[in-house]
Amino acid sequence: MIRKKVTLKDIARELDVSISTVSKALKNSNEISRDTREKIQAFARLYNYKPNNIAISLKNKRTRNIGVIIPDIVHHFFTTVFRGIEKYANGRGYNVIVCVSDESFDKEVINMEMLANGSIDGFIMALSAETQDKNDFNHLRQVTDQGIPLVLFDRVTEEVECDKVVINDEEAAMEAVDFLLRSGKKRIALFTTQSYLNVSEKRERGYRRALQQSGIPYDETLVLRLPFQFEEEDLSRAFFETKQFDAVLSVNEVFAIRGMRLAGKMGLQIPEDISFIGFTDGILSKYAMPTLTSVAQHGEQMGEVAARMLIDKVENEYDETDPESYRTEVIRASLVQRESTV
Amino acid sequence: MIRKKVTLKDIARELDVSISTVSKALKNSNEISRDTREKIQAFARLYNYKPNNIAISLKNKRTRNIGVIIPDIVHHFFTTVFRGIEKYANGRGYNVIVCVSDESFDKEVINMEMLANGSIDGFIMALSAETQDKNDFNHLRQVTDQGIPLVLFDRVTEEVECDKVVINDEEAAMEAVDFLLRSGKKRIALFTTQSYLNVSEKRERGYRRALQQSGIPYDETLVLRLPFQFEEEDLSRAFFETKQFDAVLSVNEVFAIRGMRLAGKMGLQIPEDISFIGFTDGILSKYAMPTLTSVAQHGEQMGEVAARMLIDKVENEYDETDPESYRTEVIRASLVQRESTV
DNA sequence: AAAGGATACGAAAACGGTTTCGTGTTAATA
DNA sequence: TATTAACACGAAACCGTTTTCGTATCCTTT
Repeated sequence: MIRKKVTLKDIARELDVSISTVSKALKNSNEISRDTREKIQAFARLYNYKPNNIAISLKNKRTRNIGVIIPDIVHHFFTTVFRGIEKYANGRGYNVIVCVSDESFDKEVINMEMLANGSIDGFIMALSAETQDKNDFNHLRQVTDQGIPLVLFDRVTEEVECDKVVINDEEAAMEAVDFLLRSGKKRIALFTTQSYLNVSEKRERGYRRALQQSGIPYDETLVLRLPFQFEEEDLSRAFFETKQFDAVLSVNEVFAIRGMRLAGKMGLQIPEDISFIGFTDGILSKYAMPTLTSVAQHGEQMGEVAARMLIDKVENEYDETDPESYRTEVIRASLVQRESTV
Repeated sequence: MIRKKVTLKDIARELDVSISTVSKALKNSNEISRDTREKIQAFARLYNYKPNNIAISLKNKRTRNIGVIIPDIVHHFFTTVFRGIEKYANGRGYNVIVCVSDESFDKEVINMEMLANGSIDGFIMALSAETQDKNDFNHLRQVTDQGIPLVLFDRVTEEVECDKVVINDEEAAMEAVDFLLRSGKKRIALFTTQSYLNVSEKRERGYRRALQQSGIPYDETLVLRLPFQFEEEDLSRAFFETKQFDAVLSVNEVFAIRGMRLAGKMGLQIPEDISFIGFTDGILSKYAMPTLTSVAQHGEQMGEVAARMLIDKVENEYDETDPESYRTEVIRASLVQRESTV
């Protein structure tokens, strides 16, 4: 009943030839006579022979697997990037192994070590929050030192020399702020994350630069720093009650939606009384009420670019020690206008 | 600069012992003298020896990888299930290879074939829409016939004998309808998918049974069948304008949100004039305005159960030909009440 | 007829481990 | 002292491929 996979050895035995002959015949090597080739190929087809990937990997020292390590999978942006990676990689005959770091440094290290021992040909990853907080990147260097290509995306670091894909967060934030100013808004608040993320920082920098360029003094009290999973709305409620502002730029979607919700409860009209712009143009932006104007990060494109850079490195020789061989690609974000802005 | 991975052979050469001695010493076999063991272990630690996964896989015919094939990764429910799988599998020392079928039969087949040739120890999957439409499951049988364990979740089929994890869709739909009726609603519409999905069907059956049990005649015209990605709102708008109903049960989240949006535009009060209940308690339900009462499918738990069933099969002998060895686990859905119902 | 060159195939090493079994040395036993 | 058992290690097979190299057979050439 159960038909175990047939191997070259099985075919060789049945057809009374050597394993090497079978191998060559199946590759259509003309070292083997036409007759023998056809006989072997027919037999292989009949018994549905498929070469064993593991054996090939061992021989070639190439797995055609790429490892993806992301902080969270239940997260629209990462998921979008992942789709880009998966599609592109699949197109080039690669499979994708995903590990989730759960924003934890230790898990990130463990996962990388697991995969680095032969399971994959290269890594694509976004740093966990904890890793960025700790500023410890030895696990990344250990990997690159072994000659395993690495591509960082979105949550990257200057500390490691490797290929990177980022979006122009700072400019995008500036554009968003400019857009709000041009629409007549005067006092723009910023909702950002408490824990350090390079992307939050870049967006905040953009926010400040845009204000500065427009000659508006930076008001520290208009910056609200929120914890990752804030279930209680105390922080933001107090903020809404005590501060005066007519627009909000949020470094992510959720903070913006929460803000809109609160604004609604407080009787404010969106966008007349208060406008909102979020980062990460995900599901929520599209389906919120009102729909949220958002900075699209083009995650899928980002994933595609990352995968392309990685596979190119995997398949071509390069000098790991030469900083010149590493590139940073910048994906240009774009503002998707919806109902939350005028 | 670049330190290639050290192998048993390297260690053996350096320490002037045999490969087998090194292998045994590293496993702390007491076949090897304490002295030699310590010397070898120290050396291995110093040079950061890590066994090559691929070689071990080839030898053991076990990869400690599990293959997950889902129709879409940018989809909250699947993503949630995936998290459950990943967490559990990781805990038991397994890695996860994901492939996305994109709701396409062909991609599903190709991906399965790629992975089945030694890359994984077992599959966890949800069928693509096209596969369910075609009703062709030979690729699944081909895999199980090879003795590769398979667990289907959510989108399953009776046609294949394997482990399955589903939710009690039918009962959950009944409960949702009952809940609406008890809250005083009289005419309940159903929003469902155009293309055939076993889950949609089960939910529709629950809807009908609940009505029947309450002595309410089933009204075909109250069932709205929508295409997957409907950007135009024509269908639903016409529906809203011509039909009389005071509540909606939707087989997914998006259709419900769209409905709420439309209802809002038409000046209806939610939930006073019209209530909404959706399936799949995802991000949207939580952040919609008003928030959406939803049937939680407990995806993470589902993933965990699926992974447990799979790994148990992988690690233990079982009789593939015995239908008794396959189980179907049912995850009980639960209704999460929010603002869209009274 | 001897030499040379194709032709068609097999033996064996290699990838990096695990594991079985054999064996030389030493220590314990009769 | 001869036998045996324990100890410590190595040789080799094996997992399923790929690939290099060697060679037997036959055909051509001079």
